[in-house]
Amino acid sequence: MLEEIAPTLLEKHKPKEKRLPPLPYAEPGKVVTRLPPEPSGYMHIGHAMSGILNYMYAKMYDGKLWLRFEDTNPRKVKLEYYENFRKGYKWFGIEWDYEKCNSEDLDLYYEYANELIRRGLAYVCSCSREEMSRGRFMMTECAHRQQPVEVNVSLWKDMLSGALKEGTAVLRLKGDMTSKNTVMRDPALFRIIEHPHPIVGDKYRVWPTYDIAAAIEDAICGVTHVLRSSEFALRDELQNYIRSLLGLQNPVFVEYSRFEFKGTPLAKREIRRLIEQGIVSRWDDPRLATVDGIKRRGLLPEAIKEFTISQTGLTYTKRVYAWELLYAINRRMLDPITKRYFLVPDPILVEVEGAPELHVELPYHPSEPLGKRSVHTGNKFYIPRKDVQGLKEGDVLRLKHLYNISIREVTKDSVKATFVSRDVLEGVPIVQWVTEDYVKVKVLVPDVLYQENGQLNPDSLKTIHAFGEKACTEIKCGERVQFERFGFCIRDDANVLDFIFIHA
RNA sequence: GCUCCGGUAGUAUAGACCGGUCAAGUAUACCGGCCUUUCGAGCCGGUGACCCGGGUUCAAAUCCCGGCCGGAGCACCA
Repeated sequence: MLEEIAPTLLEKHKPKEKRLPPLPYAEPGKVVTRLPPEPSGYMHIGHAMSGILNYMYAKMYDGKLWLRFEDTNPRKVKLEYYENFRKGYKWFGIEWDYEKCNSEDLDLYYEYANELIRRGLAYVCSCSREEMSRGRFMMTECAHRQQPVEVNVSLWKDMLSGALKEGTAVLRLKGDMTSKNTVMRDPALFRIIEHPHPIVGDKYRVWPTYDIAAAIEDAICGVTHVLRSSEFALRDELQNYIRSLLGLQNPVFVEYSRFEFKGTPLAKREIRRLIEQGIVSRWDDPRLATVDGIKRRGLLPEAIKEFTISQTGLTYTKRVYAWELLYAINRRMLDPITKRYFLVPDPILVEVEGAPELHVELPYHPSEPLGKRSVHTGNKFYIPRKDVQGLKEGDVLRLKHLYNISIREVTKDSVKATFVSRDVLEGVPIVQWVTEDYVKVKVLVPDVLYQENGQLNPDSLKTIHAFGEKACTEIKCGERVQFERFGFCIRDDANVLDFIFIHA
């Protein structure tokens, strides 16, 4: 009907579908993207958002997605982190088609290394780190660059056999020492690391650096589009160059600036420091933007997904997101699915004269069929202290879903009131309440760790002690609820009634 | 310091490649109203931005130059 009369009006009110901008040079059915985590720390929201982008694009073009662990530095990589990433991606609903670890492919990397050496495109360099760095800076070649191929072949064997020790030699690419792009100035391709690897153990001692490993892997995995943050932008030229030497195909690069959130550290080192200093408890502290942290915090993976698609752009512009943008989406998603409960912070006793004894059924949601709980009421209640502050004798208040009371007297520790009527009165303030049959509830209220000025926020985690209605004990650990006139919270503990505040 | 990259409302973005339809769209925040037995959600309306200065052009948010500000890289980390 409306379609016929005013199709444009209908169109206007239809919620716009949030879409990702098209991927350059993408052909349906042929796109391959990848998730390339380094399993050297816990997954955080930045990894997640990047992962969502790679996943959404693969899906959008009916393509494929790789999960590929970039684990070529045995000194940094730890087994527990592999699983942390897998679990994290799954939590966000990211499904991948293939999975591998770069550490599986060392023999393959060696074959390519041999080829580069034999063709005179790479050389073993025994300069110290300082010499190498200076040469790069000065754009000067070192003597090793001119070594005959046979010498390089033999030194490479010494690297592999253990005749050369860690730190004494690396395999370098013959790049361009005068390039404006510093990464092109004969970068290290392989180095010796005498440290067991969590997956392949002591089998190898010569490990590829990021650029050669990524260059080869992206090609042999058939990756068509590399979506990554802009700190890698300078590597495009190098990785493409390596692939051109090896006869491998280049992907399309789409780069964007890092995802950051206001007042929230994401760098592994910084988070580790905060834990060591006891400023935050663990990696899953609700103030942290690790996946474990935001999960405990009660944020929905779908909200982060929508946020990534709708509020994010593939731009180089430096941006720092305000948490409020994410909360708004989270709140909208939570609203129809969370049960409402009464929680009374800073409670004050209210004695109601003439109170009828009642058995009432209170709905768990104002509009959704989420069920009811029944409550027995007498003449004693607790309500938030701030709701009686400033009230005078004769002021009327409504206990939500119950009845109206008239204030007789407010003292420091209690309120005396009189029953008025059960019907809803226009313009009467409505408050939540609990009976004497309350349960004690603790709510942790997380805030940003850093203030605007860069200083630590002294109130980054507040604790609120409150009285909850009896039914709070039915809330399951991990369940999200809305405490009316207080905010959305998630139960954090299966045994005690500890909650974490999500947002208002 | 050097090399690259970027600067649209308080915040995040669309538009910029292919200059006019952009007296700049959207989300969020804020303000006002409606609805509601929550200060939640929803609905309606409103305030609010093209970093600065030159240049090219009939016409510049969009192209060019300079300045200012911001970011990234300059590892045997990824």
